[in-house]
Amino acid sequence: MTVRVRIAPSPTGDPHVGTAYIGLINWCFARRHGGKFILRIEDTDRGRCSDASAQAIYASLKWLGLSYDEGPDVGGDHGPYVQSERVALGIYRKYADQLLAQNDAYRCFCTADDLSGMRERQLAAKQPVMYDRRCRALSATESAKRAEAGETHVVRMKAPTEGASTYNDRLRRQPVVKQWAEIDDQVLLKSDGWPTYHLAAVVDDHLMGITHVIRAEEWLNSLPKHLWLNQHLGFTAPEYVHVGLLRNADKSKISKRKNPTSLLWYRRQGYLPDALLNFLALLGHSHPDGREKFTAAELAPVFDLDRINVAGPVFDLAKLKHLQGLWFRELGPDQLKAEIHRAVDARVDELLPLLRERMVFGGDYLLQSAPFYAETVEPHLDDLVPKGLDRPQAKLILEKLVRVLKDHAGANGTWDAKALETLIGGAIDERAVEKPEATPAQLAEARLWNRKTVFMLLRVAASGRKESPPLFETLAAIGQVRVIERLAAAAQRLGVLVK
RNA sequence: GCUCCCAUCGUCUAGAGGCCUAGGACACGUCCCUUUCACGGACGCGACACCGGUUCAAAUCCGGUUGGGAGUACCA
Repeated sequence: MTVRVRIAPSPTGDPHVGTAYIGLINWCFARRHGGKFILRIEDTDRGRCSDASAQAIYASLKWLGLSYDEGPDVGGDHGPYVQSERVALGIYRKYADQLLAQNDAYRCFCTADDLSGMRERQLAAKQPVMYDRRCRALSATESAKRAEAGETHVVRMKAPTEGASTYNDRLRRQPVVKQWAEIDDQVLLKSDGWPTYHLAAVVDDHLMGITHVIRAEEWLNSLPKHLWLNQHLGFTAPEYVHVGLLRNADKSKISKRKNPTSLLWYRRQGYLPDALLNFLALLGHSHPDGREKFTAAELAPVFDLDRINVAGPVFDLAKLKHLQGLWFRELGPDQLKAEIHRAVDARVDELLPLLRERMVFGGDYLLQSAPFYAETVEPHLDDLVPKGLDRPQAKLILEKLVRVLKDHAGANGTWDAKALETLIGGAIDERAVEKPEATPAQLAEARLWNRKTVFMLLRVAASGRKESPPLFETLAAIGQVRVIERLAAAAQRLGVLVK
C-alpha cells in the first residue's frame, strides 16, 4: 500500500503556522515511506474563504519547500483539489443522498431560532448541548414531500444512541472511547446544499485514497463521526492520528493575539524557511540522533511518526530566533546579499516618504531608518533625561505614558500619527493643567508635562535618537508593540542606579 | 456544565522498569575570548505535579487526586 497523506487547510485569513507544522509532519511521513503528500483546499465555508487566501497558502508552502505531489495548482489524478469545485460536481450531495436512502441520515427542518432556543434551555438546565433530534421522527414520505416543496433544511447524520465508539490512536496509550449517547446528530449538508467539514473531509479522504489522516488534536472529539461516516458510506477508513496543538505561553491554543501565526509574517520578518522548519520539527518530537539543527530533508528519512509527543508544545519565539541565527550565519555571500535586500525592501516604500527630507545621500537611509528596522534601541541615558527633568521625573512620565498607550492598545485603538497626536497630546494637556485646588506636589508634577519636554523624551525613548522624523509619524511607523516595549525599557533603565 | 485528551528544568525535549545522584537545546547568571557588540567556549541555575499501588527495583506500568488543554456551530 502506498502511503498517501494530506493537509487540508481552509483558506480563511493568512496562512497559518499550524498548517506548516502539520504540513511538515505529513510531508516527512510521506517522504519517509515513499508516499504522496497532497494539498486539498477546504473552502466549504462560503462566507469566510477567499481565493487570495488560497493563493497565499500555495505560496507559503512553496516558500517553505513543503512541496506537494498533488494539489490545486499542481494537478493530480484525484482532483479537483478544491472543495468548492467538488461541490459543483455534486460529489458530496451524492453521498448525502446515499445516507438518506439508507436511512442513516435525515432531513432536519428546524430553524436557527428553534436551535438557539433549544441550546439556551439546555445550557440553563446544565445539560449537554445537543440537537434533540425531533426531525428524526418525520416519516420518509413527509420529509421528501417538504423537501420537494422547497422547504429549507439540512441533512443530519443519524448517530447511534447507544454503545460506544472506540479507536486506537497510535500516539495514545489508551484507546479513545466515546459514548454515542453523547454525540450529536451532526449536520452533514448545510441548508445551502454545501457539505460541512465532516462530510467533505471523509468523502474526499476516501476518494483521494488517503491512507493516513495526520491532523491536530482539535479533531479528536469528532473522530467517532468520521469513523461512522466511513463505515456507513462503505469506505475503508484511513488511519487517524492526532498530534498536539501548538500553544501560546499560557498553554492555550496558539492564537494571533498572543503569537505571530501568519506564515506571511515570518517571511516578511526575514525568517529563513530552514530555520522555521527546523524549529517546528523540534516541537513535539526530536531528531533520533539528538541533533538540534537539521533540515526537513534530513529529518524525513529518519522520521518516525510514533515518536511524536502529543502534549501540545509551547511556541517559543526565542528558540526560533536562535535557530534562525544558526541558519542565517551559514548563508553564502550571494544569499546574504539577497536577504539584506529583502529586509530593506520590506519597508522601504513605507519609510522613504518619512525619511527623505532629512536625507542627502542614498546611504543616509541606512542610518536614519535603523530605529524602524531594529528590534530594540539603546538611547544614551543622558538623552533620556531632557532639560528641565531629573531621572525620577523622566521615569514617572514614561511610565504614565506607557499606561496610556497600553490602555489605548487594550481598547483596540487606532495606531496612526493622527490618533497618537490626539491621544498623547491629550494626555499631556490633561496633566499639565494647574488646578487651583491641587496640592503643591500635584502642581509641581503638572509643570513637568509640557509638550516640548515630553516629546523629546518620547522621541529618544522610542527611537533611541534625538533626531528623527516628526514624532507621531515616527511612533506610528515603529509600531504599537515596539513603542510600548521601548518606553517601558527606557523607564526601567532610568530606575536602575548606576555609579 | 458535559465529554475527551495530556502531564520530565521557565520553554522545547532525551528517557519505552535497573545504564538516571535524570541527558541535551533555548532562556537566564558568572567567567573566558574580544577596543565594543555579536559569535564561540567554560561553568552555573534548574524538572520527573501529588498520593497510593504493582515490583527486588518506577520518571518509566496501574488507580486516584490536582493541574492544563481541546471539543461541545448550518467554522474548519
